[in-house]
Amino acid sequence: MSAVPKYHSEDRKALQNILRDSGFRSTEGRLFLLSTLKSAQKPLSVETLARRVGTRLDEVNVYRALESFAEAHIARRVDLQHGHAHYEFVHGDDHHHIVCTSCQKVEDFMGCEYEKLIGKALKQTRGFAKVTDHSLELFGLCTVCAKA
Amino acid sequence: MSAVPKYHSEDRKALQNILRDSGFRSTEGRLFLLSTLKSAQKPLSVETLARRVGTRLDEVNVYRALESFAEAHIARRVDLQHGHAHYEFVHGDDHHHIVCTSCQKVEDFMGCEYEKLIGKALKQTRGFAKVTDHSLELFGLCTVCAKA
DNA sequence: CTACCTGCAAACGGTTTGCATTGCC
DNA sequence: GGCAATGCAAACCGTTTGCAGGTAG
Repeated sequence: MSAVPKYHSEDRKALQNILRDSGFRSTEGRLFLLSTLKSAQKPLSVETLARRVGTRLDEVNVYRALESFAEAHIARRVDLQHGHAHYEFVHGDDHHHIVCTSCQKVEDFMGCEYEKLIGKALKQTRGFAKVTDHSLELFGLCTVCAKA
Repeated sequence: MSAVPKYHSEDRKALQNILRDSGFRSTEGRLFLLSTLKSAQKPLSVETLARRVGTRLDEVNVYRALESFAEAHIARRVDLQHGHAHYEFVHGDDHHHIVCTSCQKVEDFMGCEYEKLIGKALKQTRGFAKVTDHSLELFGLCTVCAKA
């Protein structure tokens, strides 16, 4: 183990910089929350995040922090059609999610060719000037649930 | 005007058949709800639908009917990221929505090439057997809001 | 020192559930 | 006549808001 304090294998200073660069104060709760998001392999529900953050941050402030992170584009809200919000760290790649509707398993995939898509959409419609965001998720069955 | 009663320019009998073919009873409220959905040019919120349906069907039963319609694949739930559900009639084409984040204007577009997309996704992931559904919406500014 | 951040409590709004009654087939 | 559909009331649950006190920069 290094002598430098780590958060989910992330360097604390790197996380502090992300927060400060986005104009936020570096507090224990937000550091831990951001660290949890950054090291997660998939979008996490607010409930899960609040549970992992524990007493470092009240659930209400988990909501507030996540909203702030999303506005600052360091996190992104994802709709997995589970009736509640999920969030993921923004690593910079344009990936999307494939979700098992039976067990909720989630994996990423790339290649939505969104520039082509946007061009197509703008050509077909009359009243739109530009596209700033897009959502795309696939829903199906994972190999385990497909057999059952 | 024809002597045959119409619902939003739809033939009442055609609507009754849709309901019966899906295993539902043909009631005044559901007929009017389905008719409203079918003749709409865009996804409608539950609130809007309940308002148009008026006293023909209680809001609670608008929810119940819409859920049933979605299960029977005669309507589809759409997420326009407005914090509440929207529904649209299933006409059979695979269209998607482009939404103005400022004034909520919605238009359709086609051509997401979802078979190619699904092939790509299944190739990139390890644990998925098949895809049964997909969601795709674009968010941006309409020409009016872009100028403002 | 002074915004920003926080915890706690309470409100909020969309949606769901329970249950007795109605009415389609 | 039997079961789906309905109305009304109340619960539900994720999320937001208000406010007074705390803390990072």
